[in-house]
Amino acid sequence: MEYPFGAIERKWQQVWKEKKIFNAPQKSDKPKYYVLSMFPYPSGVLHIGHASNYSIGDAVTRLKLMEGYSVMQPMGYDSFGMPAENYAILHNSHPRLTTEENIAAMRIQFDGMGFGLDWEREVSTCRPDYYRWGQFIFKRLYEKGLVYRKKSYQNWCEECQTVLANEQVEDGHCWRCNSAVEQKDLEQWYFRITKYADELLDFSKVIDWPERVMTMQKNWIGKSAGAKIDFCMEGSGEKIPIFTTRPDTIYGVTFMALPPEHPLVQDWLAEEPNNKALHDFCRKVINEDKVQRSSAEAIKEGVFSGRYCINPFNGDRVQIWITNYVLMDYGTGAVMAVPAHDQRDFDFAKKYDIPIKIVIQKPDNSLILNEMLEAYTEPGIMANSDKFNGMDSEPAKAAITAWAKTNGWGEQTFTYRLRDWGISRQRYWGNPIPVIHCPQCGIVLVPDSDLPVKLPDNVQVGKTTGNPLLSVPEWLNVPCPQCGEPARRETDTMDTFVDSSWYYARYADPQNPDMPFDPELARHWLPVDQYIGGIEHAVMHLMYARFFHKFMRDLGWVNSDEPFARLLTQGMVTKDGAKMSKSKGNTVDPQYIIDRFGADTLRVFLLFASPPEKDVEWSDDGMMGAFRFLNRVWRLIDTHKELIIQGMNSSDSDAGISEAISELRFEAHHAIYRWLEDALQRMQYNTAIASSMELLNAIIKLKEPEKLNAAELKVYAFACAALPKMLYPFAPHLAEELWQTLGYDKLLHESGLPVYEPRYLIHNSITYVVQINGKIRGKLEVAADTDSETLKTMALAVENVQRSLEGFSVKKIIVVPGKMVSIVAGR
RNA sequence: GCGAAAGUGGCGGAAUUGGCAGACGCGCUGGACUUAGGAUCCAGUGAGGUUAAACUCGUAGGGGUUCGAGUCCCCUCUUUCGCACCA
Repeated sequence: MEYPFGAIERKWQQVWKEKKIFNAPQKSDKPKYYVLSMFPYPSGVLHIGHASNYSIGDAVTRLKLMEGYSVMQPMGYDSFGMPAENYAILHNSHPRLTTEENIAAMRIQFDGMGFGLDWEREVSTCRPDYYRWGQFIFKRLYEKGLVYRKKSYQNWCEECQTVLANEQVEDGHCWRCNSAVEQKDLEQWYFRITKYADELLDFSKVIDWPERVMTMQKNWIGKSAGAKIDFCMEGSGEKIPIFTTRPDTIYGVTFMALPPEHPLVQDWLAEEPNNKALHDFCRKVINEDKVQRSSAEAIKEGVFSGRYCINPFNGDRVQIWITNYVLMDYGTGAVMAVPAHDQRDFDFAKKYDIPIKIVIQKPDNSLILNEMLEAYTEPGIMANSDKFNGMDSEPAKAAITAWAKTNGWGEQTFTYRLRDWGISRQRYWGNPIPVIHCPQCGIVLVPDSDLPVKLPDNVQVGKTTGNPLLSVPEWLNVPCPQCGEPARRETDTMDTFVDSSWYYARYADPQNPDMPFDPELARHWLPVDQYIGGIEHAVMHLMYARFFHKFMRDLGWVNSDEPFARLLTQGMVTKDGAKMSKSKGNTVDPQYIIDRFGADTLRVFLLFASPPEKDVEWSDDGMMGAFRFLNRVWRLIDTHKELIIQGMNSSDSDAGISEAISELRFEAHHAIYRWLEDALQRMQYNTAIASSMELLNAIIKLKEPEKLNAAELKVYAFACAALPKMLYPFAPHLAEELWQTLGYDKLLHESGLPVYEPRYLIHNSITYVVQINGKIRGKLEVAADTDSETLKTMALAVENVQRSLEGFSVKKIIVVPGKMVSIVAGR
């Protein structure tokens, strides 16, 4: 017979709701613990990934409550974004309506899973009372010089009709719709995240983050040390600053490489309107899409500009080439090319017959110019480099940089791969940028008192090309806040990653009508103690949020350096070895599982299948295993409840306890010990659940508990009563039901962690393994306090040991206390 | 190409510091029971070997350190992930 999971789950969800036990108090005597799982996009349906993800957060929440913390586990919705807009276009509806419907539907499913969420703190990024404060923060960023506007070539997704940040382009394709990204010259808003590059590289203030995520962010920021050196144009003397990580190769420069976008090149194009070759090449390269142009396989091409610059170190005349392999937005946008020691420059020089000059020799002096098939990029001995000849190339880097500094040619510098964050999106369903363009005053920020700039409802989504906001004249046309003359609103909306960069802080004070949040409340709750989410956010969301946090700290709004002290990147749920997706037809509907087997079964299966950070392969059989386990627990306690209650009221006594009960006592205390270790210390819920299964098996092994004496019954009751507590973080409904069945008044979250007694973890006899040369040859059952001399004698006396030692002599005996006797034997 | 992580039964996975490899679950085999259920209970289950033992082999492959290695070191292979003209 199946246990009545449906009634039990409904009952306890109701009790938790009525008693508001998951509504975190703003003030508490207890220490705070802030558990946060990344908020979902409100698709309207809970999928198995949500169930898995949030089961982890809920386990943390309930464990920390049992441990005595004042726990906050809020939830909300990342509700702006293109899916809602696209859905509305398709179904001829409005994103606001569909989004709110979806939120309502998801809320029901979250509650059906029994998650202990503080719904009084719910935020939804598409609501004016939230996005108002995003606009407010935008203005503060602007005032601090961290927002600017720039015209440049942008990643453009034709499918989504919007630009994308560099982080949102994956392999040349849109991270969302996977269509090819093009280049478009547009004027866009940027956040100056690069100002925080060095601080973002520093992870010393986080408590526990996966190494992998930190490495990914470090690689993304890509700091490299080098030198900035000024070359000068022959004739005009105009400076061309270059950045190089190889100042040691400066005497080997044989040409200069510039991209078509370089300002000097733009000047030359204007000066030489009839230079067809130059114009054609530049136009071709600029229009080429970024994927092709920046792929490693792209063929290097260029044209000679007919101009020269001077290498300050040796006065060499250096040809200036315009090429397709130099990027305008990295370093200074100009490269000193050293074909002998850089593969790209080598390829280019070979193709266009540009001289090659060796300035780093191999230690064995074997590098010969005419025999080189590729660039020599390793360190070596300086050659053809004037006063630096003979030096090792590594120390020469600093020496050469210092020499440049002395002569005023350049200095040491750092360059980053990280670019500023382009936040403009040409879409309707996002947070409007609070700016007005005035023909007289230029860019004017909307006054704080006029915030929020509300999204107009009466747009014709999808009916126009371009940004739908352009089609609402009464919204678009406003008087300038400064001069009162007619002006126009900015129609770009913010990247939704802006909305999710500070939501964790809003939860601390979600209804504040006067500011994003009260700094005092933020200081109480932040940082998030445990953050949980997918690895796909390793770079984007997690880096943006760190940037915002550091900015908010600089404003004095928060007093921590990092938003998320501990980070857990949970695995995904797969089926048939692949990520679940509708197109593959390998999805599992969590609602069906909940209806048929209960939310507790689903939760236990998902947590038991593997450790939280690893993927879970869905298995119907495995899920049935979880269901059977919960049924066995329920049956055990429901069948023996009177007996257990009777046992709990018996008095404790060591006397008159059978061997089997003594063993059960050990098993129970040992299981609790392991459970605490795994669940609390290591967040390894699969083995924590395994301990509770072991305890259940140990209890069930004992038949006819009604025949136990009072002292034995006490032990039996202790073991049984430990089960609900051990199950609470994973199967909370069943746990509460059983706890109540056993006559307890308090709910489990206020009943404390299960407790073991160290004295019951010690057996009075210990099994020693006897090894000969590393192979097990026997076992010894001895009293725990047996000394090692006795152990040696006993080990040698074991029959099988004696047989194995025939023809050998004992060289040495090692005793590992409590574990083994290791005999070293030889002929 | 560069960087990182991982590789354990038929499967998911355990093994806290080098100390009985395979906990727990699934699956499978045999049995009991039956209100035939997506039951329940009992026993078994790494491979070889044996009536049963003994014993041998076994944590991707090869070498090493050690009384003792899944765990530490070196090499190779495979897989996954990230980055990839970044000067």
